[in-house]
Amino acid sequence: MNEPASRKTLPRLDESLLTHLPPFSRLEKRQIRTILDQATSRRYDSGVAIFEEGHPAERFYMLLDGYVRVIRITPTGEQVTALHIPAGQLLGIARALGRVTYPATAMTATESIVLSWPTRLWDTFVAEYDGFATETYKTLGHRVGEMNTRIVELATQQVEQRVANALLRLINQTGRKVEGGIEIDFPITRHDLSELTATTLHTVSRLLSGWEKRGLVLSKRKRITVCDPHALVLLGQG
Amino acid sequence: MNEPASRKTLPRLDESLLTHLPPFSRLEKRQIRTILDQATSRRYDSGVAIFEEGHPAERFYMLLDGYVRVIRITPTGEQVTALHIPAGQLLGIARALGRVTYPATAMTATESIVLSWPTRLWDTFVAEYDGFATETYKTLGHRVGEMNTRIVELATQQVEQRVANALLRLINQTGRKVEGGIEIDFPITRHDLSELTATTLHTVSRLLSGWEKRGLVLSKRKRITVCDPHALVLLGQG
DNA sequence: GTCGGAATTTGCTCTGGAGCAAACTTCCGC
DNA sequence: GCGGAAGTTTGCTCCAGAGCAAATTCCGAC
Repeated sequence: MNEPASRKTLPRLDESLLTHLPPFSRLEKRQIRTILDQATSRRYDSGVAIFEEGHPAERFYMLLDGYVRVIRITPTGEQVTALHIPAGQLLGIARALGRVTYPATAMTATESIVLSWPTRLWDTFVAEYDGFATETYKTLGHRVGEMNTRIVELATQQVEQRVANALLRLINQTGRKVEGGIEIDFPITRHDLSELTATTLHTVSRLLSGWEKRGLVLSKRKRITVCDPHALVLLGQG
Repeated sequence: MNEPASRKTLPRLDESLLTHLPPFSRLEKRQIRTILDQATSRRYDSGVAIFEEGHPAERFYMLLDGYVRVIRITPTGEQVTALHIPAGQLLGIARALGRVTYPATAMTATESIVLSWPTRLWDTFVAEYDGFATETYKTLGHRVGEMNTRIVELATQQVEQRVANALLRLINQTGRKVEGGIEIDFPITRHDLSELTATTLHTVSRLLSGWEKRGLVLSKRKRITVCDPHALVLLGQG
């Protein structure tokens, strides 16, 4: 807990953390240094809120490592996952959309490392760093596209297709090759998956069991491996 | 049809068209003049596409009058309405999100008047006109919020609630007071409403019939009047 | 190891709302 | 005024998937 000699290097973050990430990729080392010096770094346990819907958007964040679910809670207390955010993306950028409160809650799905800056710096970043705005809006555009897709899925597809597609998206974003297939590399329960696809954990469980019998997936507690992605793609299209 | 003396004023658009609209509201008359001179004005019939999903985003648009539905078409040919856009808003602003193609199709729901500019001017507008970017991102933020709400609705609510909420949103955006209630001031069919709420026209029809018997709404062909908004609000919450 | 809680599986029932079919109504063009 | 097309209503059937209940398995804490 104590750093004998090099105490000052402990909190000092390395520039290489950011250089390859889209919103910062075009910046000079010196600029990144400045940005990092203004940042607060923090580790979150799995399953805790980084920020909450409706609260004033005081900070914006960069997910360095881990995985975050953006969720909304309905009046009746159900959770709906609106979006998944993988490491390397900004989140909580309410300011970019002219909002003063967070429109949703961000919840870690794994242990996560997050940088953050006070929202008042947002405008500075946009003004001073070339490409910063463009790149973040590109990410945003991507998210809007995802949300659109999700609306279409919810509106037209059957549960089986939705779950298949959700799995495919998850392995695309966070798949890790293991023998026998591609594994989702963070713990995910049937219940999580049901919130992602707007169904019940029972139905998800039944589907997975069925697929496992057919050799499409392999699932243990909190862990899912896709063995035959192609077959899932077919299922996903109905 | 012919302008005897003042022919040259015919195609000339009046500055007042834009002065009160958010993205332009902070601009000087001279600037608005320039913007208008670069614009193409066009009238669309009801039910035609202004631009289509996947096509290169060559222009961006301002809906001056009318009403537009932003739709997506599924592989199986069904239409899903993702968003409704009322007069006074920009649309087709793919550029703002770093996209080179339109992410969805925009279809007029009524006869509409639309201004448009070549996409290459987008960056100019953002750079030159103070507040333009901020204001458009605010609109965008609003739309993201709406999409989020829609996802939650689709994921958790029953059809009756969704239809009730859709109606309420429509009268909020485009309601016109008439005796006996508030009327949606553009023609909308049961089928349109079913695409908006991800159900079938049959179910919508049954619901409306039921509500009409209870005195909540009044509906004719392509026309719906809400008589008791409060009761609908209650229905909408389940 | 053993205990307890969390996650998962599975069976059974019940229903919202889709799907299909058919009649009816309204409107528009000739 | 007379078709015919577009929009609407209504009845009936059927099933995907929710809801409930219970058993089982897994895992971490002690």
